[in-house]
Amino acid sequence: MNDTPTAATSSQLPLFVEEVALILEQSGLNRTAGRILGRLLVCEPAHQSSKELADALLVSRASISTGTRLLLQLKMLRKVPVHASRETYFALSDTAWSDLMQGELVRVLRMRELAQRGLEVVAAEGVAPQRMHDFHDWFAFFEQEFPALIARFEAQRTSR
Amino acid sequence: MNDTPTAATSSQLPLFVEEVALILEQSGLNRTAGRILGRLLVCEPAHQSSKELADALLVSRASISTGTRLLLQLKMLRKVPVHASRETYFALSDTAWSDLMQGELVRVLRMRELAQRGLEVVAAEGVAPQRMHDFHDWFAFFEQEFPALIARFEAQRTSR
DNA sequence: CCTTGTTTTCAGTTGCGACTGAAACATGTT
DNA sequence: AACATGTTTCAGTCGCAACTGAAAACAAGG
Repeated sequence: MNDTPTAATSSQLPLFVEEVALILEQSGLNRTAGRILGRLLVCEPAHQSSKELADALLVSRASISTGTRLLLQLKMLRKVPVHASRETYFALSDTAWSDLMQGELVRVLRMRELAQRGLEVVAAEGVAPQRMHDFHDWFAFFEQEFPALIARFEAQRTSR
Repeated sequence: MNDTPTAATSSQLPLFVEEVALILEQSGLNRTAGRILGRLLVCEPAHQSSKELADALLVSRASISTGTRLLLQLKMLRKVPVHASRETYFALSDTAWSDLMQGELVRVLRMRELAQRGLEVVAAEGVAPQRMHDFHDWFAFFEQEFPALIARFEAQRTSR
């Protein structure tokens, strides 16, 4: 129930949690979702109920509900079965970061599609500027290479 | 001065510009900055003055000023010298997308640093949970591999 | 089928970032 | 020096996303 098995050092954990949230915010998650992830990185035990999260993060249960729904949708959270408890317990999914990367990939893909349409649009108007090709090629490249990169990490991880 | 060298087809360009802005917004740029980039992808000629941008995008010059400042800072825009004109002309930098990717890399780096601190923090409290290691390893991997990926694209581009 | 405990939904509020017009500033022209 | 033209800064407004408490919905047990 406590975070500090040792002594009562004024914990660095809340700061860490907050910083995780801040960076993840730039990846499209909202603040509360980021905080939940941060909290689930450092809490003991690894699984926490809505109430525990709300108490630790000082936000309403409504926010926790919204945040967990989003994160479950993104597959970054999983529900943990706990015997004889009514509450729902959440923990980091073991594919959490992989799924976050998948989200980036989707954005890259959207961008490549858009670039493709862009090429068509400008072509229809009689020009095919180099800059549009550059734009397209960047995202086409990443769309192709990114999954391989993710796979490479997964492979090296399991082999360790 | 006109975008449609051919006929007066109700142009798809504004829609394209808007969609570019929408996606780039998720990469940390604000809406106007995204619109400027989108516009500079499709405009003819490739360089545009503040006024032209403001007119095309229907935003105030103040916004254009803010947006261009940001984009210049990110190196995604360059100022184009135009003989005998007082106005400042902007065009896409030819390293625009590379620089956007650099920005992503910075975020990855921040995350890796944070993960490292996270490991220290939890270690100081007597535990070293697997999930924190996973977190760290993901971003350490990307921090290492991402620059190589960018370089690879640059290489294949110039060789084409 | 009522009670108790938990989660979700909803309506209302709030805080913040983005946009604007106007003023200040810079620079070149007559 | 006065003016004309272009850009940046600033103070105020506005819209939107996120958060909240309260109510509704749901689940499980007695």
